[in-house]
Formats: sequence, structure tokens, C-alpha cells
Amino acid sequence: MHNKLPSLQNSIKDQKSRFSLKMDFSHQNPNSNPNYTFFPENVNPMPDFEVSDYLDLDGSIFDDDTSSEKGMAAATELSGATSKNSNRKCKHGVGKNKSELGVRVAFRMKSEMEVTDDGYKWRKYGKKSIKNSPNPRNYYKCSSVGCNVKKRIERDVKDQSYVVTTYEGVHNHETPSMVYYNQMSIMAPNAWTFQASPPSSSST
DNA sequence: CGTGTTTGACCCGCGC
DNA sequence: GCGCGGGTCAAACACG
Repeated sequence: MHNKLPSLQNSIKDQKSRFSLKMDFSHQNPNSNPNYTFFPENVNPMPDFEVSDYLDLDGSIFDDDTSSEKGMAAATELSGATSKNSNRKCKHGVGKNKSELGVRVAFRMKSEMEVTDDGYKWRKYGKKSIKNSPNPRNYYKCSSVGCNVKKRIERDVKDQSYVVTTYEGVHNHETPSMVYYNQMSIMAPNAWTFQASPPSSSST
């Protein structure tokens, strides 16, 4: 259950932290200027966006608030929808089973947008209408070479205002944004100082 | 022209 | 054995 793998929790929490980072990215253009990560403190970049649950679909549920009930419901649905897949091999061996891919984590968040940018580059490879769900499920693969991480995005059946994002596997690379950030930090460390300062409120 | 999306077809496991 | 449902492929297409 919870204590099966300490590294698992760390991995999940790491993904969550990256996910939080991504929300910052999504406010600005994530690919052009990662230095805009830090939005003005007095501005809520995405007022309708909040991570409510994050789940390990192998059975454990990590909830950091009282929304565990919702998380449980989502986990039940998702595990039901994916349990078969966890036991089967894809026809071409492209799809790996759980043991090969690593952890599977589902984020359930309130968002108007179905596609949110988490800093990684994803390529859509499928779309499927799901039984008992009015909304289709979208399938994405990480575009990075050698990275087999996948994610599924679908709207919550019970609450359409929530989006369920299921990550399968762990990235073996940094986010493109972070790579860019690191490179720029090395090449021109001073270039970042101007924006490290809080946004000037005197602009009004 | 390179890259990403769309979408119909196909494959596979499971339940009946 | 058959049908259903979910996951993936890959050709065609769109776009910058």
C-alpha cells in the first residue's frame, strides 16, 4: 500500500512539484520564455485550476486534503479502466506493462482546459470515446527520444469541471523548459537577475 | 518541409 | 466462440 516504495512516493511528489511548476508555465508561453515562470504575485494565473488529488493507480491513493473521497472515486474508475491494460502487452511491444513503465499516477484537477502544459513535450497518438463517459479520452506520448512516458487525459465522468490526467512511467530526462533554463543559467547567469526581482507594481 | 494532429482500422483481453 | 471495450498504429492531413 502506502509504504511499498518510498521512492514511489518521492517520484509522485516530484511529479506533483513539476506539475505545479507547469501551471506557472502555462500562464505564459512555456516554450518561448521559461524565465517568465514567476508570474506576478497578485495575479492568480489560473483561478479555475487546482490539483485536487494525485493517485497511484496501483492501489495507493495519496491525497493531501479532504478530497480523498473524490480521489477514491476517480481512482476506482481509472483503475477499473486501466486494470486490464496493466496486465496486457501491446501488440507491437510498444506499450509496456506497468513493471516496465514504472509508476502510474493520476492527477485530478479542476480545469476548463483539457490539455495543460506540464513542461514536457507531448505528442498525441490516439483518441477514444469511453463507455459511460460523454467525453473522449486522449492519449499522449512524450516526444522526447527514448522516453516512453505516456499520459491519458479525460474529463471526470462525475464532475465535468475536473480533468483526470494519468501519467504512465517516469521521464528519463528533464523538462525541455528546465533544460533551456539550465543552459541559459550557465551561459548568462546574470541575465536572470532582472526578472528574479518581484514584478514592479509601479507599472500602474 | 518538418512536426504535430486527426481518425479509422486493427489488435488484444475479458466477460458472457 | 463471439462481441465489446480499451489501447495503439499509421496514413492522411493541417499548420507554421
